Amino acid sequence: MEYNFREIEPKWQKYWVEHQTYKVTENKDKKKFYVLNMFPYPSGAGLHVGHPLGYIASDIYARYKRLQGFNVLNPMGYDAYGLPAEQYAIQTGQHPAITTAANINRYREQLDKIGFSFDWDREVRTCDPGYYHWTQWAFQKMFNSYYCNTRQQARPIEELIAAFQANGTEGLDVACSEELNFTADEWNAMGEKRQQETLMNYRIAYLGETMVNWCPKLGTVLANDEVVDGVSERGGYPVVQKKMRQWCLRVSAYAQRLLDGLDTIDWTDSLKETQRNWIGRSEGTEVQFKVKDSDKSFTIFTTRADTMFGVTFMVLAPESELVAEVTTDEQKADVDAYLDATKKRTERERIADRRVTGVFSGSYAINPFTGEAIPIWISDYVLAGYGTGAIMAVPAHDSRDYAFAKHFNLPIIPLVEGCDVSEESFDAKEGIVTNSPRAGVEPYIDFSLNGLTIKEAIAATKEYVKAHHLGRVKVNYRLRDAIFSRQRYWGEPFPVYYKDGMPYMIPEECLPLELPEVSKFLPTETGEPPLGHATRWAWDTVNRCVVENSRIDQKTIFPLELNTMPGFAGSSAYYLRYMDPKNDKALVDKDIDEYWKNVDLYVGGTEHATGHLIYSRFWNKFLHDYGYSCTEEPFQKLINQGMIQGRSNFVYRIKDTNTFVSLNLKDQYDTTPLHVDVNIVSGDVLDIEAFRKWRPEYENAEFILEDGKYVCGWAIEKMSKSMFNVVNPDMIVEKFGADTLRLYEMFLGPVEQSKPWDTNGIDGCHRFLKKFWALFYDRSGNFLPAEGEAGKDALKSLHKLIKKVTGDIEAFSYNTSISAFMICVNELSAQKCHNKDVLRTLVVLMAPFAPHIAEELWHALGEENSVCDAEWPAWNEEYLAEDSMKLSISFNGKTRFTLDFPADADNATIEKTVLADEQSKKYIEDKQIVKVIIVPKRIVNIVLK
RNA sequence: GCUCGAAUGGUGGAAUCGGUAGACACGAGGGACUUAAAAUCCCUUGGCCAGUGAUGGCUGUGCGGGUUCAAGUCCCGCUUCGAGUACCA
Repeated sequence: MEYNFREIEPKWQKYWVEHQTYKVTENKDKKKFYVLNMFPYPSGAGLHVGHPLGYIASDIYARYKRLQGFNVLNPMGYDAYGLPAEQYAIQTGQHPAITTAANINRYREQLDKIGFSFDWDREVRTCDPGYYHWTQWAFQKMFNSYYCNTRQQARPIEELIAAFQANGTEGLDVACSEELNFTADEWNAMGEKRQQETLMNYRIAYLGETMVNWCPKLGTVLANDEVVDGVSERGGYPVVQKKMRQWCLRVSAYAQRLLDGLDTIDWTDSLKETQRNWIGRSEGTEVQFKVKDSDKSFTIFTTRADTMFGVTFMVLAPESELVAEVTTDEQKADVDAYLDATKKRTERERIADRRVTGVFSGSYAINPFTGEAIPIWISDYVLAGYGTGAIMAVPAHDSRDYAFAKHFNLPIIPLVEGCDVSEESFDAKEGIVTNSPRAGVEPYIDFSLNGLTIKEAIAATKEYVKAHHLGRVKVNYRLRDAIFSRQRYWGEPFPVYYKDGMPYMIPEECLPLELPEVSKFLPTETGEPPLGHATRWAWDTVNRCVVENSRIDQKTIFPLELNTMPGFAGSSAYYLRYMDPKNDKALVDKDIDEYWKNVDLYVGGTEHATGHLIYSRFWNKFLHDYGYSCTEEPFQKLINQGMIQGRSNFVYRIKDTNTFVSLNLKDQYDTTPLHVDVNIVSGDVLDIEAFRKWRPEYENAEFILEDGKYVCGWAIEKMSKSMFNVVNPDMIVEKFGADTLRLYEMFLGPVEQSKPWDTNGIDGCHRFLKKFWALFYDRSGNFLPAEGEAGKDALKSLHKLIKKVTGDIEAFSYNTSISAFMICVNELSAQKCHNKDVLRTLVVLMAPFAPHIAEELWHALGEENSVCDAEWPAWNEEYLAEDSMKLSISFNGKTRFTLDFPADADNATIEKTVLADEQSKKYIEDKQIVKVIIVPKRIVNIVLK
């Protein structure tokens, strides 16, 4: 009987649905295991073969864990809010909810054909009010919280208010946008509005005036990770810097915990490194510089405190507030001109064209270590957003300062013994310090760094600065707060209303605040975001949720927040929602969260390294501070699946004709390569008839063939519609079956590796399944498995396989386990083994990889229940033991003699046995063998004198 | 520039702790079955050399050194490619 996957696969897919095979409930008697895929954005193009790669890998693991007796949570859902649906809506008027739902249905259809073990009862969609209820709820929690540095956790804002009332800012160590100082009396004297404004400085979700990445074409702001090379990630439109009032999340407060947490989780080193770079911790010193002939002073941040004696000028960022304070009247015109010029340059131009620019402010600062007056300059190579927006410049040991000094002819003082700074700066942090202070110069303070190593000098300077109150030791992070407002329609609305220009939260019992219908998906005439069209919604909401509390200013025109939340809002806590997706009282029930805890295995692409994977960790830590999530880290182990690239095919048309020439003959003609649909090419051979039908203009195409075939050229490119190289999983399923697709996607290579899709090798996997089938049924349909004693060879093949596959699954090395299956099935076929027990075990081993065929054969073997509930077998080392090993002693290319040894022989046995043998004894003496080196089960080397 | 990763036959890729390099699969070549095709099965397949042959020898994991009885694997110095990040002081 033939292996008929077209009949088998739908049959068992239906069976699994009917028997709710994949439904999972909290079962305290069983150990839990949580497997998760990054949920997809349902795009209009549907799934291509690259998408299921990670899903298959995690499904294999989920099924394997289940067979091992774990209670496995393996959910799936949709990241349904997103820009493409909104862009499509703007162009066509089609409501994003409709296109999104249609796309989801298509995704589901495609996913269902591949035989995943998802518990679809737990599906979530981020655009579902029942879901975004908890996104809004978390936002409100963040608004009502501040971050306490002393306790290293988020706390209710009421505690902070109480502290202000009692002691003002005295003794507080809390995360804030700006260091403020006020007394309890001052706090209490502030009006409601002033107090609210002050609190904004501390809230974890806060409104801030920030420089944002504004994309005029998309009409919205973008997060840093949504901007690539100065253009938007989606669409590739230009992005400019703009100051706007935006909702922000104080992710920076969690910088240290985000960094420390990396040491506790099992992610790849490269991904952890990417996050470490993104967080950008830098330990340094803040030092105060007084402005000469003035009572003003300012603070700079440096990681090179050892270079205090080499400062030859100071630089302020153009946006710094200090600029106005230090600019002298004579220099004012020049400075203003410079500021104007910088403002006109976009971030992109600044990066593209790195000219040295700057202007002298007219003022001088006093170096607290040398007493020298040093000029204060203004330049855009100093960033306002990092450190204090001001630096001390040490041109001898910083390449940027060096370029600036050379350009403006400022002095350069080398501070490391033997370094040459005539051509470039000496940036390395190694060497012995000199010129600190300089010889022959009257010391200004009683402090010298000369003779110390740079490391020692940094430490010594830190001590000095602390002791003399010149500044403090400071840790800076590159990680910035996340901008949380988007001027779009298709996203979660903010549950926020405004009174007297200040935001207030809509009462929790009114959540979710649902996204309204709008007449247009574009901004309003007055430049408000699209929600500005929903005036009715705004007033209804206010009437329903706010007016009865008489907290609203009736004169406000748009009393509600009109921005929506960004893409990462909905994806930040979805793994918690899967645990308890239908709960309308809480994000997740506490007991349920205690059971599932966190994700044991998370599978997804690296492209989220600095976006979702940072935001989600932050969001979880925030919830953890309040006990809503019981673990500090959400994703214990992370596997990054590689990208599947496309393999495009080309045909070669002879110029100005409709004649196509085969690949290896094309050099004889003047040809143009054209992309051809890979679905009408098989093994690089073109299906000529299909090609003629493909497009009307090719109907009468002529061909110049080689060996009677038309051979196409190929190239590896991104998988995309325009290159006709998109391979659709349902086409593969149709042709070879889901089990073949699953095996083949895994067989292509390591899951983590990016690789081109190449359908050429798929036959091998399909052939393997047929051979596997042939162990059970012969050609005439006789069922072969029989009771009886399994042969020794069969048991050895089987147990070798159990051991190999178990180890490989744990290591996510699925390609090698499939190889092992192929070897085992070949061996069993060669042995003509049809032993029922052996085959039953083999079916269980196959179940995670090829569930349909496994289920079919499992039932054929007379089993009642699903193979999903079988038990993963253990291997027995006894069957694996080698009987003996051979020691062959050969010399001059001739094997002199061979001896057998037990497989567990060690050096001593070998020596004894060899010596006991007369022939060997003689030989050993003749050849003067001094050593035989063996490793377990193998003799490796014979050492001659 | 900095950080991380990679490089193995015609191709995708194996090689767990330093222990027979090239498993497994594709492709290619040869053969069996068949009127024929498909399907299936068997043999060969890193390179070079010797032998009628079983077989044997040499060489071989990007390049150059080193450690070791033994190196794809460890160490030092390069080359190339990929990923991330970048006036972060």
